[in-house]
Amino acid sequence: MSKERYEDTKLFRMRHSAAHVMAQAVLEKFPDAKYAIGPAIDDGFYYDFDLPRPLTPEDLEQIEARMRSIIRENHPFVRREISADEARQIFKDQPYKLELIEGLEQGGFDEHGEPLAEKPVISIYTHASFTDLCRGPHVERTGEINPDAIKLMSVAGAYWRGDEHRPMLQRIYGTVWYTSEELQQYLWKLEEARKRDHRKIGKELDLFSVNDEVGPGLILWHPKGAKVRKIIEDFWMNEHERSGYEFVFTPHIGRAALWETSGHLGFYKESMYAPVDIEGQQYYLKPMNCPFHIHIYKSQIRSYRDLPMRLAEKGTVYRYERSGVLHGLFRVRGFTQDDAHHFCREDQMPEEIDFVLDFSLHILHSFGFQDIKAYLSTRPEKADGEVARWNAAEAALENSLKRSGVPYEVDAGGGAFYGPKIDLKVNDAIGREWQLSTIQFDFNLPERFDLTYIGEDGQPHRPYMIHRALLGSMERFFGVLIEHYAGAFPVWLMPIQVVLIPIADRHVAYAQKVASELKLAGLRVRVDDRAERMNAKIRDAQNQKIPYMLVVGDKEMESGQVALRLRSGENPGPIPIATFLERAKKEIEEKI
RNA sequence: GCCGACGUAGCUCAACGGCAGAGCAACCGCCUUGUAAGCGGUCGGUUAUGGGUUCGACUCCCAUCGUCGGCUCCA
Repeated sequence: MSKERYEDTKLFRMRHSAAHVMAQAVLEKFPDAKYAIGPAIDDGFYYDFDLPRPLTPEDLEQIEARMRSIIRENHPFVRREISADEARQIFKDQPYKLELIEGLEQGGFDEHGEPLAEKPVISIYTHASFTDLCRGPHVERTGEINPDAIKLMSVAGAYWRGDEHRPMLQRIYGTVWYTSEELQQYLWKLEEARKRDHRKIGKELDLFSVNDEVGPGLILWHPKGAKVRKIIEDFWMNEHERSGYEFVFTPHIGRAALWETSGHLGFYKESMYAPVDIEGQQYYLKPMNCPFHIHIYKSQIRSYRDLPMRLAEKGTVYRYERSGVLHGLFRVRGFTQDDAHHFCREDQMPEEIDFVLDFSLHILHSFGFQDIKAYLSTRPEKADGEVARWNAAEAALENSLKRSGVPYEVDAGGGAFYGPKIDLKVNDAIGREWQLSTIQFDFNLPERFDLTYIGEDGQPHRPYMIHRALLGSMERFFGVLIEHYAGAFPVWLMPIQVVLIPIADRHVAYAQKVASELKLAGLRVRVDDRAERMNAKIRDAQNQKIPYMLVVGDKEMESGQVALRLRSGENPGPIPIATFLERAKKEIEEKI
């Protein structure tokens, strides 16, 4: 069964129509308003307006209420095809519409500003008192929109045609569904996402912070967050070492000449920070690790026997991000990539891709991401490097994908100018997609740095270079992990795995004895010996998402047991210490 | 960077031209507890920062810094 395209669904038409209904409501409220464009989007619709004053939440309520009454009035949508001149007459007071008409006449752009293949007919849609320049399609009548399944969500600034040099308009976002149940479901998902927000959980679990005085977009990892990071990194290092990677360390700054050679000062400068002057020489903070790894490769003449070479580093890079885009751990100015560069021969290349794809999937699976999709991006129009290499690389990427069985999509022409790539995206617990891994060919840097190896024939050859990051960056990955698990990480990742809860003071010594035993077995354990009631200790441990709570009182002390409670609320009750240890070790081993 | 909202105790929030408050946390004490908050007390503030208006500013105005929602960007 082939999936219906969203654009062809009734839901899409309802949303687009709802945008018109909203525009009518806004126009009634602000007769002088200029209206721009109002398409359907993934979860709803928006419409951009030029208004005499900023909208308030009360305005939204009124507009929403008026929308419901317009819907109930059940106006038909009437389409009419008109000439450009007629359109100019109708929209003579609407500068944005006039500009759109101009564009349509020139050959046309769709609502995203993309050029259309053929010159479009100009059409208008009218319902009730409202007429809009619009390609359609719409529902037949406003009554087909479910008035109980609409909601206006927010107002935000948006540039006319997305151009920051053009006027800023007010964009009203709304959502519509077939049924109010679907609307409720959607709102529930938003609410769930809000509850999982890594910035909120990061504070509650004392994992990390960002501080004004330190600077925006710069992350402070607190002991508990750092513990999780260390566990992730230790695992990462072990898996890499086992799989034939070699570790390197490289500095945080490099001379301007390096970035000239790499080309970053040409095409990446706007993301780099201003240079520091050292004895009259300019040095730049690194936005990437590649040039350093390349110089390690170049530090001696390489033989074909040395390949493949896999250099890995948790490399901390700094990139300038505009202040408005910073977001918790997801968008920061300094971050640590789990970076590696593969250098290999042509005959090794397909196998190398097989290896790195399998390895990536293995790493992602280990963190509990089972639902993974791949995106293959191929050669764009403007591309560097030999076409033969592009083709070979793209074939290798696609073959690996097929062999691995990961579902994938091809973004034809979506690759970077310097090589094709595979991106891996994971679906989290509430169905959101996050891009984590990138496996990226680079045909540009080997040329720029004149990378070679000596082949069997005694002649220099150009190696293939593959850049890859699996988790992406430690910061972003940690953020995704927090939101995926809502802070309740698998036991192996928890900074504190076990809390001993003595019921009364006389049980503290026993709790400490049990704790030492568990620590000896490698568990991360705390004893909650505060002068609090057991109930309070349980509550705190629950809120901290501690996997195992071990309550000890008279009975346990007497029998040498612990009463196990889980963060799920399950209460398995008293068990021997050895039994608990076995269970915990098994769950840690299995990464549950 | 741009538009809008916002910035009050460690945290979550009140007060909205007229003496800056509560709960939690922290600290002290009492209680010695059986599966999600025991009780009492104490401490805690240049109301982000800097200017301005006013008899008087957390409150109004301006600027700066930061946060949030978007836009833009995302080699």
